Amino acid sequence: MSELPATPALAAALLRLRVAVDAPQHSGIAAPLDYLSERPLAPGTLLQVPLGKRELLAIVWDPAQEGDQGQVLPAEQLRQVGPALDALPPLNEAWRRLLEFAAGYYQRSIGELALSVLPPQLRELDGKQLQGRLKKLAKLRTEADASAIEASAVPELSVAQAEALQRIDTLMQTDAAPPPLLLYGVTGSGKTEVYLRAAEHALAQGRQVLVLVPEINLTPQLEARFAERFAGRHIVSLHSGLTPAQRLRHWLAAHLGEADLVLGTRLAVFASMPRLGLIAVDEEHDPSYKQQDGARYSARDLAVYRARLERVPVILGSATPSLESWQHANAGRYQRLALPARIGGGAMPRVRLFDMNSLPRNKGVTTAISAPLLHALRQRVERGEQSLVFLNRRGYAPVLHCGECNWKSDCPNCSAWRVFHKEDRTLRCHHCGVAERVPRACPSCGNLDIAPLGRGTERLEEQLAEMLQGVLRPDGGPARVARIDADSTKLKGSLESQLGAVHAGEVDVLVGTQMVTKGHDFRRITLVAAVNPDAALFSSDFRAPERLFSLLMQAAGRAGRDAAQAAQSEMWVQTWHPQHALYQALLAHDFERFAASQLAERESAGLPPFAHLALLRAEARTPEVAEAFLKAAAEAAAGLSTAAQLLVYPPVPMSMARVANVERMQMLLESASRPALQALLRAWLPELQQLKREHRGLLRWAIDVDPLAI
DNA sequence: AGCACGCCGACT
DNA sequence: GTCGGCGTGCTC
Repeated sequence: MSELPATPALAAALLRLRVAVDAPQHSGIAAPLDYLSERPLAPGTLLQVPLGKRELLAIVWDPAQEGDQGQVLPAEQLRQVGPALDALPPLNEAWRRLLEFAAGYYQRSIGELALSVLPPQLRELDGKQLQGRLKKLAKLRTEADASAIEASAVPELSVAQAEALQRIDTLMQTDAAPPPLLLYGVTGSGKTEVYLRAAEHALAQGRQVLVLVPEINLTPQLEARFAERFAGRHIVSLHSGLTPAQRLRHWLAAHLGEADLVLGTRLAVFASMPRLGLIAVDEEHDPSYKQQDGARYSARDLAVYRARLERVPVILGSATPSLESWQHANAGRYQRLALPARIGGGAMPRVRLFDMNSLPRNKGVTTAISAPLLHALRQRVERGEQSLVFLNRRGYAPVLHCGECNWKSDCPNCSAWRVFHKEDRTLRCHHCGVAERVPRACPSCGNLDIAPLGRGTERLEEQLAEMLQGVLRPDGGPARVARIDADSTKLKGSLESQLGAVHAGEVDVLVGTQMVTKGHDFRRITLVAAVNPDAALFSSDFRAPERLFSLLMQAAGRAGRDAAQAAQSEMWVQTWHPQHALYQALLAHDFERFAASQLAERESAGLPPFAHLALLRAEARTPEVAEAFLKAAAEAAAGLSTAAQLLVYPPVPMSMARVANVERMQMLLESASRPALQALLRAWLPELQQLKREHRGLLRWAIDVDPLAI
């Protein structure tokens, strides 16, 4: 099957097919390849093809168009396709257009992207095995129908919710592509209810609904909420935490049109859904929607593109929208729907800024918890209420330090400190993973007196337990402090069990990283404290303030969701810069003011959303090699046609310049015109492939379109 | 990416 | 003599 056709006459008798194969970008195979087939195969059909010495899973792509460039090989030089998986319906036109756009926009080959978003297990199945899976799936389906349960009661809508829904309904009726909807409402204002109702309407019209969430952690609870409302409907999840068999099963259910609702993380934006009728992107501002390796796509942006392509409504929901989406709404390209109040009359917690400058400075060591905050924590424990202390840094201390010779626990492989983890007495690098037992004495001078510098959640938990010793709950028991972060939840199911303990009231003071600020609904928390958030104010990352504001708003949203307690709930922020505009806006819960000031800064600095960015990154054993490659790349770019509309900055080391002994440099490209930037990247890519060959010692290069950080 | 081919050092 | 080191280059 995979041999070359024996004669030119035979070759001429076969059909020519374009096939997208899974070849990585640096292979130089960007476009689909030509093969021969004895019978016609519809575009979107999965099949095996020979490539070199291998047999790969690939996808029949659309025939070449008139204007397509690239040389056409004579039929005698083409190989024949292998067996097709034609038990599976072909991936439809809309899906192919989505992939074609995404591959082009993020500068990857179609096949590479397409195969990376299909369930990995498809690669291992032949036609017969696939038929078996499909049969099993059909059987499961009939069993599920028999066990339908009663749907839960539907709550009444607030005026704002009803109005939002009315607008969505109108958009669902129209035939043209509706504008994206920006659903803007604080935590607890009932955004999820709007998704549920909009989904209900789409389902009633016989359509499928796609709901995206930023993190795997958030899928189970959202799934539970949808399952409760839509009993009897077929709901599946799609994320990388599924077993290969589950992922295939769920994907097939979506692709065959059997699943009514698909809930998932960013990769679910590529789910094949033949009856798609609505897309919702929850917490649309969340950075997790941007893929950080391989094809660096933004699932939120692709959701918007997909909705336009399929002429279905897309709802972007957030209490703190991304400045990109906010600006689109300002310009009238997105329709803004505001949910101004919390459901049930609950108020947002009162924000209090605690000025750290007012503390006596002569102690030399600053305390993590100021006396007034400690007092507030004490009071909550004594009243039987819960508190959340938020510190976005895990481990015991970020660095270990020798007071004698000034040694610090740097990582031998990275330009970063190794973090002191007291629990297992290790020094661990959070970037390359290298771990080592904590030395007894300074490795440099032998001094025994080495001390942790700064603090992470582990140390904060320890200090809080100490500070709250002797404080009693109303039932006479001692105060209980617990911690939730990436270290405490490494084991499967441990996040759920720890959250369960908090919900059950078995914890009085919860210490956590941003992990606990996302989505989890803690009914009894009346105090949220951010202990040391200032670092982001002075970060070189232009999006750091936006992220901090959203994180603090989200953390504040953890408090007072129970209306009975809302009146007395508070958010404390300990800061050295209480006058900073970010904190002043937070004080007033005023996202709009914050967004306006940030947008003004971005505009004057020529940053997104007023300019479009792309990064070229290079990795090598030495910074010189990486830099030389980038400089050559800049020269090549200058010679290309759209270069005039483009600004190419000099190469600089990445903020984490060395990871695992690899030196990393990057170069920023900026343009006011997205098409000009896109055109340049397209023309640049072949030149970069050539340059890679000329620059010995260059390990890898990559393009990041619309990077999150520069 | 795989998987060839290719051209130089220490082993049965 | 040849086993294998990983540099270089190709895959319709």
